[in-house]
Amino acid sequence: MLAELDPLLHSQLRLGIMSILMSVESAEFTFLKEKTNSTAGNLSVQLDKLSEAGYIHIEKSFKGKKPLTTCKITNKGIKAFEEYVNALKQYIKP
Amino acid sequence: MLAELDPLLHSQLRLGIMSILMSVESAEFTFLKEKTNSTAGNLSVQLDKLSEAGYIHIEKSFKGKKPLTTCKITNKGIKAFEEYVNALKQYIKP
DNA sequence: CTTTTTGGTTTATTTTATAAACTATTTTAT
DNA sequence: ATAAAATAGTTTATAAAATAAACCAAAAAG
Repeated sequence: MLAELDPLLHSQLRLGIMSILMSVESAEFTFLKEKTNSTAGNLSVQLDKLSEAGYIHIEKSFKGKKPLTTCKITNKGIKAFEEYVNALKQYIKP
Repeated sequence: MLAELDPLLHSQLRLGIMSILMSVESAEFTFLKEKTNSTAGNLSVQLDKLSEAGYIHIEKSFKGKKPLTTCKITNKGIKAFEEYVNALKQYIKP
């Protein structure tokens, strides 16, 4: 029987966010917005979901006087991502 | 920038259906139901969507006097699946 | 100084996925 | 023979998600 796909990761935008965060130390909101080609609203919502699940850590600070949102994947997030990829391979292997 | 993921394929159940249909000549409704571990209702709905998109072909006949629904992936479906897999690889490559 | 841009959040709307209810036939048990 | 349960689905309703639209505060530009 086919494996379950973590529904939190099985979403284009959240998967994109996690994929990027897997490959960098940390990423700013605007960077993620550009890379994922998403709207700010959608990105904000999805980042919150990943954060609530403990998959990422969000830090809100200021760059000068502008708000700055910085995201970083957590160990839990890394593990979840890796498990998701393994499950997914069952579906897409030739 | 990250590639688009065909939303019709980016759904656990529909991806599971397509994944199975990629590996067999054809499959019966009950077989798909068992393999994907889905409810009949959900399976019925998702098969219709794949069929409407032209990704699969559904044939309804009878086995004796019981209804028999047989599904087969189309060329268009194969192409879409392959493109989806390629796009997905962008997201999950290490 | 008022308009636009930046960097977001919140709320509303649309779309999806899932579940529940239903139909028709068939098999099993009484 | 017939009531109960199982098979093979479909249709409709509900819950959950994704997306878009509206909004806010501060800063930069004209």
